[in-house]
Amino acid sequence: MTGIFSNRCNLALQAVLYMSGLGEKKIIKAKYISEKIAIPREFTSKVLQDLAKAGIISSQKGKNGGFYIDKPHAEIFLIDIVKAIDGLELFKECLFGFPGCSHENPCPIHVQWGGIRKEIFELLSNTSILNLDKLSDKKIDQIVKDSIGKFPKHE
Amino acid sequence: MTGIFSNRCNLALQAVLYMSGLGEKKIIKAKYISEKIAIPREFTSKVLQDLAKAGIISSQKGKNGGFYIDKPHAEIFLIDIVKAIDGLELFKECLFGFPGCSHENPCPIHVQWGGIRKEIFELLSNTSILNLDKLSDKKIDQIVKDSIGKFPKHE
DNA sequence: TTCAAAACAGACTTTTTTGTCCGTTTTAAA
DNA sequence: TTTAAAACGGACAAAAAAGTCTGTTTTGAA
Repeated sequence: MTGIFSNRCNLALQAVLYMSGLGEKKIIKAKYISEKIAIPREFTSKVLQDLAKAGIISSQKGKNGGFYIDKPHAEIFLIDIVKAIDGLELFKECLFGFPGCSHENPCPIHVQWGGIRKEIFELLSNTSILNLDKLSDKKIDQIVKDSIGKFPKHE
Repeated sequence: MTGIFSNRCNLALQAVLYMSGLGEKKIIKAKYISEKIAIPREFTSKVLQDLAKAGIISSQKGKNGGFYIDKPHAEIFLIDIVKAIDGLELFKECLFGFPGCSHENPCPIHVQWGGIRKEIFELLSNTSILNLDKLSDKKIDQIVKDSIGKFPKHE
């Protein structure tokens, strides 16, 4: 993990992003997503299952089963995905890691960091995967394509 | 680690913050800092040594030795400390973790995230430990005091 | 010159996170 | 009714991060 989220969380965001580009309620297998995003299949399965448990996506067992998005895309926000995988602690933490840092007893950078943290939270809270579709302009495929080979390889 | 930085990095920030509140070039032992910040002594030593290697603080070996800040406080920026311990990868990463994300081939949230990332970078780059002294207003002691017991215990 | 106390160096252990495997259940189709 | 292919569940393994220990070097003071 080098970014702001864990690997699991990045994968979850990428997978839902990919699924949102498909037809509404289209069932897709974890295997295909893993190939598309170039991430090991078992790992993809686990994360998708976590998302399904959290009610963000839905799943269909058995032959021809898979995962699909049941909710309207306008109702799935990035913050929901982050919350389900990494939790929301990131948005409560002091920049210096002082457990005792609070509004009443702030660290020297409490106010400035609080402002930025709020911006991140609001960006994630206001951005639905429908918004992202509009923004993406069919660039998603290209990004993933360019990313292949830089992810750990599977099978 | 639950925040944006690693534990080591948080400790480094806290330790330098504490040192900056002491008299200019005052030598202090890792042991005292570890007690002040309520962090295990060996761990504190290691991180302070890393900071010394990076040239952010200085050290004096032997009896009555310890660590001290040799540079003017106005020349030590938070970003220097972060760079020495965690590196700067955080400020290059795509929010979704796409390795192929770039200016030419952006992910759907590239521009928005880039803006926030830049804000964080500039906050850290523009804030010296001298600036923090002014901001802190002697609240540091109180914060650390409130934090004690929430850190892992030592000895 | 000896001693005590500090940084320093590097190996080691523990814990956490990440990722994998294996067997079970479910379901549609042959 | 059988079979194949999917999600599912939980144990397991590997890797990374966090933290500890042991011994060495350095240095001021007794």
